[in-house]
Amino acid sequence: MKKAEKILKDFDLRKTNFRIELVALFLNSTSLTADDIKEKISATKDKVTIYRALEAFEKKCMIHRVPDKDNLIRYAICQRNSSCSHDHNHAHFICNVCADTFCIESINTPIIKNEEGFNIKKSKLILEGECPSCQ
Amino acid sequence: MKKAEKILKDFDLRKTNFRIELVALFLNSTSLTADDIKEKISATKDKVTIYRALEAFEKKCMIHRVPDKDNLIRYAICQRNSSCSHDHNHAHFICNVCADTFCIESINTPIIKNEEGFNIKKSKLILEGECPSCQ
DNA sequence: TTCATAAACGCAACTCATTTGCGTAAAAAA
DNA sequence: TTTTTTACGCAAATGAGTTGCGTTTATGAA
Repeated sequence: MKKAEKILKDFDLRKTNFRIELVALFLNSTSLTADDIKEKISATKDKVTIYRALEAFEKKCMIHRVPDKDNLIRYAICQRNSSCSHDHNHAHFICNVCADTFCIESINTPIIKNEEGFNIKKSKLILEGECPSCQ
Repeated sequence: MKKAEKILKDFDLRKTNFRIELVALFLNSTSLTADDIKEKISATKDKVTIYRALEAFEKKCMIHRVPDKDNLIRYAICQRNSSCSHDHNHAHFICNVCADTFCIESINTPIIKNEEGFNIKKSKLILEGECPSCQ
């Protein structure tokens, strides 16, 4: 059994041709939007199928949302195959050239103490610039 | 001349009833979406007018975009009445309860050195939790 | 292997924020 | 006041994402 199929099984998701292809695509991508997927996978023509697969994957915490240059819904596969409770406290990098978003696991989001009456529960750190391939 | 009218003049923008009201609203708000504006200002019924005013204000750097809980376009008025070149290197706080976004001028976005081949030109720091009024 | 069933698919149609076109009105400049 | 430039407001379009629903398929039990 291939890696993509094992992942689907591990996350208790059905192995359809499209979803197997989609997981494989996630494994080979930094991050994906629905349009990226539509462009790269031939096994489906319908964007609804894409959106529902993403929804299912996210619910099982196989993928997580990442910020997007154009405010689209964009996902990356979770590196640590853990439960939904695991934190995604790493920084994200958006390339101004290719518009891809990268998880930067080596940089954590800063821990900010409460300030001026704000009860700060979470922080997100978004970096922008040019990715290695686009420089 | 009232403050809102002076601001419009300073930024070389026309003083229409609606825009005067809109600037005054910005001065009394932490941040606003087009819907917020529509709800709070009676002087216009048309969303296109709102969007075009926001576009004009942003172009003159009177307001700046801030992150939004629901990925809507949201603006805050720039505290430092400066040119378009001034940096908005402060953190933003999104309240999970009222969904408003606050500029936190006392917290700067961190300076992150280049990492793993990424050329990092800018950082954004988004905080989440409960704002003073919602706790 | 067969059957039942729950989940996935795919088509159509919808929602909703934002944008575009264009004729009219109003503000600023001459 | 007249001219010019910008703003307004109506209608219609765009485009990402969603919902409904009937059909198909993967999976697990018999």
